[in-house]
Formats: sequence, C-alpha cells, structure tokens
Amino acid sequence: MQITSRFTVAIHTMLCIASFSNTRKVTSNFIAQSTNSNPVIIRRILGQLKDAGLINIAAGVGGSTIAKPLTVITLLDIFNAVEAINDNFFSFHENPNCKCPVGKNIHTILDEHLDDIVQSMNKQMQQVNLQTLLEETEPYL
Amino acid sequence: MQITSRFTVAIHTMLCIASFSNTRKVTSNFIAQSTNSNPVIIRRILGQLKDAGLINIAAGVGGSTIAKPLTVITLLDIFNAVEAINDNFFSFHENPNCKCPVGKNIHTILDEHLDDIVQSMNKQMQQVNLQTLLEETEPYL
DNA sequence: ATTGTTGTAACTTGTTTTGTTGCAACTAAA
DNA sequence: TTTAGTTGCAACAAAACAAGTTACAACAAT
Repeated sequence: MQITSRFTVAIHTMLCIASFSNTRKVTSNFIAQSTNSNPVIIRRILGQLKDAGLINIAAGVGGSTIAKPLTVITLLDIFNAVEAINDNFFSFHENPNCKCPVGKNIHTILDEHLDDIVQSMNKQMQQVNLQTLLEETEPYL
Repeated sequence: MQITSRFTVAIHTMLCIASFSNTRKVTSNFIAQSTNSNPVIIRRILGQLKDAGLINIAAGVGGSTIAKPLTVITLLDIFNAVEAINDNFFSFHENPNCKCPVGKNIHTILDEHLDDIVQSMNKQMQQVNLQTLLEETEPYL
C-alpha cells in the first residue's frame, strides 16, 4: 500500500510551473518530459490543480501559471487537489457482523482515532509551502 | 487512494482476540464472521500479526491469543505488521528527466519532507494502544 | 486558415486487493 | 490410533484501480 505517484508528480508539476513559467510556456508536454510521464496524465493532474484554484491554464494557446502566492500553497493543498479522499483515507471492510459487539462498534471506536491520524498528517503537510520547495530547488537551477 | 481495509480489519482482529480469547477459542473462522471477511484472508493477517510478535497462534488445535501487554501494542505496531511499506509510503514516478533541474532533484528535495509526514503519522498512531481501544469497546460488551 | 495546445472520452495494460478452493500438516481428544 | 477441527499455504479468480495510450473536438493566437 502506497500513496499514488500522482501526489509527487503533482508537486513536481507545480515546481516546474513555478520555476519556468516566467521564462517559457509550460505545457503538459513539457511537464510530461520532466516527470517522464504522459501528457494526458499530466493534463488530468493539471485539471485537478486548476479545479483546486492552484493554477491557471491558458486555453487554446496552452501553458500553465501559478494562481496564488507561492507561500500560501502547501503540500496539503496539492495532496487534497489530486487525491480525492479527504474524509476516507482509511477504509473499512463492509458490513461487519452487527451481532458481534466488536463488529457492531468498530466504526464508532476507530473513527475518531483515525481522524486524529489524518489530522496530524495534514498538519505536517501544511508546514511545507511551494516557496520553500522552490528555494530548495534553486541551487540546482 | 485509500489505506487498505487490511489495516482496520487487523485492528478488528486484535480487538476480537483481546475481547474473547479468555472465554472462548478465537479462530480465523470466528474473526471472519465478525469482520464479514474470509477465513483465509484473516489467516493471512493473523500470520502477519504473529510475525510481528503481536499474537500467538495455537497450531493444530487453533485459536489466537495476544502476545504482549495490551498497553504496549499500538496502532503503529498493527499498521507496520500488515502494511509492508515502512520506507516507501509515498511513491515517485520512475526515471524523471535528469536533464531538467526539477526532474533531476525532485527526490532529494522531497524525501525529507515526505519522511516528516510519515513520522508525524507514526507518532499519532503510537498514541493509541490496544488497552485504550478495548476500554472504549467494553461498554458495548 | 494554420498551428499548437487543452479537455475529454474510450480503451488497454499492469498491479494490487480481496475472495475462493483445495489440501497437507498439526494437535487435542475420543 | 483414529477423528475432528484448525492452521498454513499454494494456486487461481474476480474486482478495483493506477497509469498509459489513442483519438479527436474545441479553442486561441498568429
């Protein structure tokens, strides 16, 4: 069980746009080459990032730009944009036996604790913003 | 993207053993009925829990028991037992373009931050032990 | 008009999770 | 020593999902 590569590809995508959109047109094809992925895969991710309000996409002529100040975009924003889970990070087996006291209440017992885990993950993801990542990239540019 | 139900089924399994093993024989079949799963699925999970040293399984005659004090077994122990990831919770797309400064360094840039996220998740999982969960279950027994 | 791009649908491929069947090995008890 | 109930495991099937691919209409600047 792993978090999909979509998350890190989306971060990679955001970094490409942030790094290059002021000097060249950043198309799905360009990003696909940098990530070693596929333009259509990237377009799907770009669409999600746009729906989340993180980027703008130029229709027709092409190319994407960042839609917000880099300091306010965090890993959590990107994660939520491309991983449509939010409330169901952990999954349960369906229809546990309601005649068993454990089976009957497993959801009630676990929900709060699992939510705490998600919250602590979210909190840590919020600590990292795009500006920071970009600064860590810049020595290599 | 969701964490597999194996995790919550494993917690459910541990709770069944903790709740019932002193009054009856807790077999894979019994647990399968409580979780609405399959005895073989449960046996696979039981095997992982045993390998992690969390339970004992009686060969031949059958039935499982908890192998450690309930207070020292945490959700993290169970998670690590059944989700064989540990170091690769987040995944990357393979072979990013090493000619692109972002592609070339994406791993270096992200690894530490992603590890922080995993660590904060682990830390929260360690906050919840089986004893606590059992006490929360007991009102329903 | 032409060109390059996006958005999207439809399909394929590969992997993983979950379920299932079958059976040898084992242990306690009859 | 047989019997009954159970585990461990292999092999396979089914379902779900991630990722890749092909194709094409819609679009906007030149």
